[in-house]
Amino acid sequence: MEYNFKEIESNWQKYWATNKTFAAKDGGDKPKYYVLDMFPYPSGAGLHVGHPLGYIASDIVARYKRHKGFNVLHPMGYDSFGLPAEQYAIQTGQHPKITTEQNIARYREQLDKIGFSFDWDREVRTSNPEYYKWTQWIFIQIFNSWYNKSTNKAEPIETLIKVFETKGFNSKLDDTLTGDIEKDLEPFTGEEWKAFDEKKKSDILMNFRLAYLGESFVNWCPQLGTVLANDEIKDGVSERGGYPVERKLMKQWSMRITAYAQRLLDGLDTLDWTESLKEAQRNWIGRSEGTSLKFKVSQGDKWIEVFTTRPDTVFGVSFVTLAPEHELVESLTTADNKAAVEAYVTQAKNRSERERQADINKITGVFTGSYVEHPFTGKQVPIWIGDYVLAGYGTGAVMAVPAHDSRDYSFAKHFGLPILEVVAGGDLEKESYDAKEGKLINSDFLNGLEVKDAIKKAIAEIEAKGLGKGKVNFRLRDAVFGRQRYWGEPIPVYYKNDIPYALNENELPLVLPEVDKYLPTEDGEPPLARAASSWKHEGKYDYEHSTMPGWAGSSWYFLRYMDAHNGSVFADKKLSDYWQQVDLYIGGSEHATGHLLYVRFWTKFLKDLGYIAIDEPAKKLINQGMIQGTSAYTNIISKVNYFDLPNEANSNFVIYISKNKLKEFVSSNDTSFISDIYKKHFPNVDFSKTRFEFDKESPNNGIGKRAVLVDYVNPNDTLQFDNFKKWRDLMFRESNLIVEYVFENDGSFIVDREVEKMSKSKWNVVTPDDIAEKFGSDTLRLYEMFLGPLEQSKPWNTNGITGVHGFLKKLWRLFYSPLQGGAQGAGDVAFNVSNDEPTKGELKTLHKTIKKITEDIERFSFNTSISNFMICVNELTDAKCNKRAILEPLLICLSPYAPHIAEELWKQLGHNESISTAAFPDFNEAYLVDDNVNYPVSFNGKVKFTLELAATLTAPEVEAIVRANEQTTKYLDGKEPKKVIVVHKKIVNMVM
RNA sequence: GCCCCGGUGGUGGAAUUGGUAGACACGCAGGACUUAAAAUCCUGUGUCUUCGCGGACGUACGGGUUCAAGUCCCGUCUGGGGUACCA
Repeated sequence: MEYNFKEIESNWQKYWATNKTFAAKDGGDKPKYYVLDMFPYPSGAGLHVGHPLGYIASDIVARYKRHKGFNVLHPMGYDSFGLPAEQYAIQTGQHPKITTEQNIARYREQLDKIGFSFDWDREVRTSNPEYYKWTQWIFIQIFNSWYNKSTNKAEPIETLIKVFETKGFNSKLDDTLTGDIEKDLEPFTGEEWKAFDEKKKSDILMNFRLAYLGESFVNWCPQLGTVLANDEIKDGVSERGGYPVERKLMKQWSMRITAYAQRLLDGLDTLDWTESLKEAQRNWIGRSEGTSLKFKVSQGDKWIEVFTTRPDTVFGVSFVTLAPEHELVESLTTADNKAAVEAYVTQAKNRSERERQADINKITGVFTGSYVEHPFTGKQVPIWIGDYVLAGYGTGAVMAVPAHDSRDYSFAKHFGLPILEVVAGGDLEKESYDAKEGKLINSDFLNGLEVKDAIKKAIAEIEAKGLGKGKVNFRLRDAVFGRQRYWGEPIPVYYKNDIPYALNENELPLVLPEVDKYLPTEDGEPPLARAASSWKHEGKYDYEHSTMPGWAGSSWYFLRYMDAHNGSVFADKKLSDYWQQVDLYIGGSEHATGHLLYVRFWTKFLKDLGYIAIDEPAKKLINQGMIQGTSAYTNIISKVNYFDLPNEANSNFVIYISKNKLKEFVSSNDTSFISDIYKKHFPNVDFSKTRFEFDKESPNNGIGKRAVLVDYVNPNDTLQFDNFKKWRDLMFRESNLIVEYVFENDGSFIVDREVEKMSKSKWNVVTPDDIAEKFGSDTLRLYEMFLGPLEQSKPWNTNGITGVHGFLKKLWRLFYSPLQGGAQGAGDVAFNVSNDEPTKGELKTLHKTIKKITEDIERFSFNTSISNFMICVNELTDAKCNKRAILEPLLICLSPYAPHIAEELWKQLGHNESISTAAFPDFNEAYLVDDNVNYPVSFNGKVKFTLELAATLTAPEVEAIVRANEQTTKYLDGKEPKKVIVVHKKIVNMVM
């Protein structure tokens, strides 16, 4: 029998599905192991070869752990709310639910074909009401909680109300407030609190709730009636449609993730994640230690508070800068400066964040006309406004020390403001000196101190004068939680008398209503407002009309897999106590700061309220590398300069021109091929006076490029021209153009290649389906792993695929090849496995392989394990080994990687149960011991020859033998070695 | 700018703790089987030099540490990713 992968693979896929081979059991004697892949969004394009990379790796681990005696949870589901489906719905009017279902079906089909060992009984979809009921439930818990700084955890809001009732509230210095929305709340007593009306109470509590309605800046696009993410904006206008975008303060639901900033930071130390990923999170959280410091405004009794990490440089302050959005801007502006300031503020406010970034070198600002007093010298310090100061960070105001901060430095240089040196060591003519090193000068009581000590002393002085307080600031912002979109979880809130109320648990799920269109209303309300007339709480009160963001459902899904169908709780505590953390989490690094922060935040929150026992969602995390596609581009010429072109030949054209021909024509400045084309198309026109020139004005001489569907490009970069032409004509309906092709002299057409991100728009997507069709899924699995280290990005090419496919065939022949008659292969061969005792050599091959494979899996080095399998099969083939005692353990080792062929051969060996139930073989060191050691002998570190010596020899004995060797004598050339180094069982080095 | 990860044959990559650089695979060249092809098998394949034995060079570049460096240290170049006026 030949290796018929098609039949084998579909049979075993059916077998696994029917027998629920990979269903996880909730409990039992075995230790548990939870392997999770990052939640996929089921896009319409289906899977390309990059997606399964991580799934194959996690599947190998899952299968391996089962062999090792673990109870493995390896689930899969879909993050099925999201923008692409909504966009498609807007264009076609089709309900996103339908497209989502179709996409999921396609995903599932592709996933099944690759033979993953998922427990499909636990599948979840975030867009199912049975699922988002619990997303809404968690939202309500967060809404009904506040962060208690003294216990350092989230607590029910009732405990805060109790505090208010008994002690009242002092002020923001009360230390009760958390997060960065630190509004100045009026103090009140317990009695006053009790007397407040419901609206007032609600407003006050909003400042404490972990899910709260707050004001934050967003990128608002009036024409689209929606808020845009930063990456939906290109060059200051919306990517879609090109409409203007403005920064707008909007009332929005937010999550007080900032309350958890310190814990999110500290928790990183307990995690086995890559250092780079942890570093990304640390940077994102952005903890900085410093102090607040108040400057008294010279006129009136106002104060400006700043945050600084460099209080040591306080004597170097030469001006104070406010963000354009700062609340004191208006009142501090003097009459003389009013017009200028107003103009500047209006313009700065309307620049999107992106725009401000784009003009990083353009320094803008304006003087208010007012001054503050320097807190220590009493000198007058001017107040400026500059958009390099961000309203959202710190206090929205900075004390500018141009000598020791590069941004202040550029600002000061640009506006001719003084630069006062207070830390010695820099060259202020050229640049600011930002380093936290050196001695303080020109700084009164700080003079002579090192920066570190000066910071401490300055804070102490500031605190003593009551001007501020040492504090910690975080870069992390609260997360905006509302989206002006349709296809997301409804936020379970309704409004009564302008007060937001959370739904009761028994009212969940709040089901997404049907709407006539998936667009915002005419007056800019979110799409859900279209349903408002009939969609009301108790038939009277409006629901919240924004929906949850994409990260809501994915912030807790790992818990739902533990108890996927529970209707009465998001996950039974008994089950979450059993499954605990994810032991291995695999996914792309693009989630480093988004998803992975939010899921950690929700996990900590749920732990605080006692719903789960763990503090971090995933113990170990691996980022898979990206698989890049190789795009193909044809050169086209669509613009040349022509002179004296007869009118009747005036026509637009596009010429596809092969790579080398183009080079040839351009380098020789030869445009005759263009006139040839004109002559061909207008045979009756006289072109004798016409002259063509490459367009030297345009960047590439008028030569452009067009992406080609890579399916029609041969490995040698030539086009399958007929296929390409058919596709091209379909894609670009350019019947009104002259379309021509210029080939190489040999008639071929050569394209340019480029390695870049795999994407539909670049026509370079490769789906796993073709590979699976041609070589089988086991080959696909092996090949994706064989490409290189999991974490490394690499371009997809199928050059080596015959190698791994050949390996599987070779493995098959160990079981099926007739031993007599050599290795010719062809013809009928029968299953032929012997029960003979294996030789010492065969046992060595096997155990060496077991050892290496075990080590490789444990360190997630899948590419090397495949090489090791190849070496093993090569050696067994050379030894003509068809012995059960060798092949059986080998199959178990291989089955995580190539499960179908392993199952099939396992069955042929006479087993009735799935190979996944077999125990992973242990290796026996005794088989690996060598009698001899091959010593490389080197002279001054350069290896000259090797010497095979008995392993039992001691180092001095080895040295004696090497010294006596005649080759040694030759290389020593009569000289006595200065030193001889013998590393036992490794190497000998003669130093001359 | 800052942070992170890389740079090894024609190609993907291996070398796990400093100890024979290039395992394994592709590609290429030659050969066997075949009417032919496919499939399969065998041999060779870092570069330069040599008829050959051999010799020299070689892990982006320049230094250093070491008996010994792809691996450790310093500097430079370069590719990729992340991030961004965060005070």
